[in-house]
Amino acid sequence: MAKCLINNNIRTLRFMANEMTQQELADRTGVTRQTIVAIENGKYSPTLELAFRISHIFGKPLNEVFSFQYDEDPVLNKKIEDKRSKTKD
Amino acid sequence: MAKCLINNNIRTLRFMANEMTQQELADRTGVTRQTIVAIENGKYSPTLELAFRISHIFGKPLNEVFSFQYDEDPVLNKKIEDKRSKTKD
DNA sequence: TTTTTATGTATATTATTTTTGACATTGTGT
DNA sequence: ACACAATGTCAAAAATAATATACATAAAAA
Repeated sequence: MAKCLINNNIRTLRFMANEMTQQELADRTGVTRQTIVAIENGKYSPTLELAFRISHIFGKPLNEVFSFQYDEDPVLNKKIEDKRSKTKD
Repeated sequence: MAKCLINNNIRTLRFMANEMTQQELADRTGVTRQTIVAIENGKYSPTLELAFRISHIFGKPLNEVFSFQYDEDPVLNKKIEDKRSKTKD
């Protein structure tokens, strides 16, 4: 899968939540602190499950914690469209 | 991380979207059909990125495609609460 | 009947996420 | 100056997601 553009405001939300530490967020979501650091700093995309857990801790819907920038790939899209018009109905 | 309870209605959404096939959803999200099958049947939790991509295809917010059942673990929660009350303020 | 098309399954391999343990830095308190 | 808490980083290992290839079945189409 393509490298991605996922943003998050975990850092902001932690401080708004009585300055919750990375360690406490890690404990409450059941992962290690290193995992929280990596996600907070956008090193990689978490599993959907972990994303849900984190959002739940802050009492926010997932899309208010994480956002994804959809960069449309025109080449790929054309390929798909071609294939679709050939095979459909 | 604990085994999880993530539900999805991809199958329903595919059929509502002019009976989109698993193959087409795979092509449009940039993964293989096997990945779509596995996720549709709850074999494992997708990455957040893939979850966003799938939701985007159906034009739905992520939480309308995937839902997570939070099974509170009272033992873990007590442990966290104890730790919190000792270390905080 | 024969041939596609869509779906599900199995197994092995690759890629990515997560863990573990360790160490550096910065700021705060004693 | 010393301890301590919070954050960041690094590298190796473990766990899990995703790919690749192949095969089976049922249903629709030819």
